[in-house]
Amino acid sequence: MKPSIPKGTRDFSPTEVANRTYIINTIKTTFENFGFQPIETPSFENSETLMGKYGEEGDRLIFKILNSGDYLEKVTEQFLADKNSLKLTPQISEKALRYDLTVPFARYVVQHQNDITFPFKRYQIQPVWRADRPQKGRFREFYQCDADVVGSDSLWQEIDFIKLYDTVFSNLGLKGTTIKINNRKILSGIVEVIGASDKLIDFTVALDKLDKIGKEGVENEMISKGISKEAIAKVQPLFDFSGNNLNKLTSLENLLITSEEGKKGVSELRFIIENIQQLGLQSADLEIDVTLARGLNYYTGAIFEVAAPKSVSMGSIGGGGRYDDLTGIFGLKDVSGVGISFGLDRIYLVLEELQLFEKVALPKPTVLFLNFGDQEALFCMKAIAELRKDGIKSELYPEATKLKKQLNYADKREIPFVVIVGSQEVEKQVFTLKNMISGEQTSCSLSTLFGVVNK
RNA sequence: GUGGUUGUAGCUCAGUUGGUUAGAGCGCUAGAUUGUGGUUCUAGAAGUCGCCGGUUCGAGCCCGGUCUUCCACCCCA
Repeated sequence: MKPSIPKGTRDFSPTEVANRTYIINTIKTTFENFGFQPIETPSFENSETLMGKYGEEGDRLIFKILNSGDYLEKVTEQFLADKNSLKLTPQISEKALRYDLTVPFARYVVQHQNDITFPFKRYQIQPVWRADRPQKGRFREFYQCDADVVGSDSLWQEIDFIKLYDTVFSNLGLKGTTIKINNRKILSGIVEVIGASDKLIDFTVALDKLDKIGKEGVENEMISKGISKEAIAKVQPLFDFSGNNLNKLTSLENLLITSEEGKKGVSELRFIIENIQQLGLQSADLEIDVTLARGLNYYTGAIFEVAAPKSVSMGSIGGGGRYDDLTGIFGLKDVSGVGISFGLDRIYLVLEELQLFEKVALPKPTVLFLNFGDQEALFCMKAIAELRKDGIKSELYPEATKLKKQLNYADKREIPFVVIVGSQEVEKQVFTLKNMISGEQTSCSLSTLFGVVNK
């Protein structure tokens, strides 16, 4: 059998793990700096917790876990004969791998509501799974790094999340990201103004493609979804929406003058934009993007998405938003939440492409003791124990093979110091220390050895 | 889920209109050098040509299926 791993999954080499750890630690440190606390949830949930939360497409992409034991035992002949996967699945699968971290978090909040002090600020860095077809920057197993606040509907949270995005990317040395922001209420307002409130999703999904298929393409898609030409004519300003954020706010205010909800959305957006202007951002740009229509299944206010620097071709590296009623699904009403997510795997690809990983050093020993036989090895192990006590990474070459091979190993692993202890050294109780970079070699005592390698 | 693309040694890749024993570089192992790596030289090992089936006297090459890779759509981090 040829060994292989499932489609869309990956193995990580020591270098890759070091790089990933560096990103995770940067994000983690920044999260904690902003006052978030970590939680973890199981990698799989009860199916009913996840199903129906991400729309029809989402349900299809959730990995279902087959029941244990004879999972067909209780299924009636009728269900098997019908061959209806949608109806059969709940009977043979009661658990599913988590699809994101937001819904499990909402479940967590409701389940532990009595132990939580609100507003509750949590972060969570764990893998999620989607039965998607892999592509560039798209995997079936990948990590999300989420920070959310529940129990506060203050817009200062949104402002703080924008600062959080900016801080993380600055700390990673990733300049030129764009934080795009929109508001669900603005989208609702627009469809209300054009009299197509029942077509919110179709309208926004089409509008979202403006970048990709252009104005005509969007109009055609809207028409094909049953939105009238008159309605489309009313939102012409959206198609050539330009200028700075304040200009955009003004034209949105004019467009949405007859919609209470729309006006509310614009004023929320204005509050955020104006305060961010006062506070300033280090490396990211904040940009109003009315075509942004992610996560409409639960976002109710702000919607965020982060685009990588323009020189890199990569989908969004982060997303988030405000959800007023996510916990409502699990029975806890009137708790507003807002949060953002970082896509670790995509950030990795972006940093790699921009060569921002140089600083990350692989863990490796500082000193390698060569092995000349059991007697010499014992002598070395005593010294190694002393070195390790002082935090100097050291190891013994496990086998007494020829020196060429042992030195070659040190060379390959880029170990800076090698200690050679043969019978002569044991007899004199000294160490021959070799600097692998200069090739220099000296005979010395253990304390001298300490001094040299500890620099 | 739809359409396309890819797969040959551990790695990166050659392989002509289908024709004898499928090659190269790097890496690996051994030796030149029995206590000295990086450079050099010599030799060697290593492949069910993704898998299954078909066409053919003959398939790495053609056809079908399947898995995998990457890409676009859908959707998304």
